[in-house]
Amino acid sequence: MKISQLAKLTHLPSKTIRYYEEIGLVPKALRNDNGYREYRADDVERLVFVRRCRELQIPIEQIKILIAVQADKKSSCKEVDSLIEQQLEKVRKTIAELTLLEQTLHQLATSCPNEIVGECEILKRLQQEGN
Amino acid sequence: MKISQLAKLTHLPSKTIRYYEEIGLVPKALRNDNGYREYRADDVERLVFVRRCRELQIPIEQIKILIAVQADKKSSCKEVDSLIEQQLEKVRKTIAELTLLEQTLHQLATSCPNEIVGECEILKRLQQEGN
DNA sequence: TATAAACCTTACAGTTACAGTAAGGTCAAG
DNA sequence: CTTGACCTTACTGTAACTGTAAGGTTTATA
Repeated sequence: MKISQLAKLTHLPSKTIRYYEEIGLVPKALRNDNGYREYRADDVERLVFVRRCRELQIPIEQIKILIAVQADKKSSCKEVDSLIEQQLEKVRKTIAELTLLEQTLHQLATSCPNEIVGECEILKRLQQEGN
Repeated sequence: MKISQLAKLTHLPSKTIRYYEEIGLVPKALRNDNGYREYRADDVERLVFVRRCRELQIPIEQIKILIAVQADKKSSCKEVDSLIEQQLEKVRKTIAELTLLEQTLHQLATSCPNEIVGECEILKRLQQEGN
């Protein structure tokens, strides 16, 4: 199949598939006579795996590691576990930070009863030192 | 004062201060004879304002708007309000997305009782289509 | 006084994961 | 035979910086 077909099956833009090839996240595609990339069923699997990982916000460099580990079926999956665990921690930390941010923004949003910029409490608060 | 002093007072790296000048977020600094940038007290205020906005993850382009609005003390602060409101919405949306992500990652993290990659439930799940 | 440390300057490259655009080749349908 | 839908590469742009190189200045010390 050609790249746009693969794109449809994987729900990834063709552009992104070429990009993944360029950076070595997936192997170089075979080419047919006209120079077009030619794909098979296992290319779909590989790219769906990548897409799922990206949806989990796993960085591309880490996906490379996952693919490498996967290649050796007998190796321990400790590395997989810890990678997912790290990702989970990262997400939790970000949520915590954003939750604080949300509170600050909410306080700010409800702080100004005035009409003109010269009196605006929001702007005043943004000018204060704080930490 | 020189740039490193300003950096200390604003808690911003000198590098970042130069960058803000370069992109026109803050006005070009005066220079003294040796070509060094020379700053005053109001440069501190301006940059603290910028830093506070960035801590709230307000994009630089929006900070430019805030600074422009601020310049006209008699103008309505509706724009300020709505900008903060938008930022709050953005943060809330991101939190919601990350919360879903957290659940998925948590399920994944606790899904594999096996030892070897060939049997790893995590990897299996990552290969499934899903949506 | 020599020199080394600690500043300052500009300019360019690197980061992350793509998306946009240009310029051009290929293929099937009408 | 040409139009439209594909395909190709290559280069640029995104956001908000950070790192590095190469060099000038100032200040402290030996």
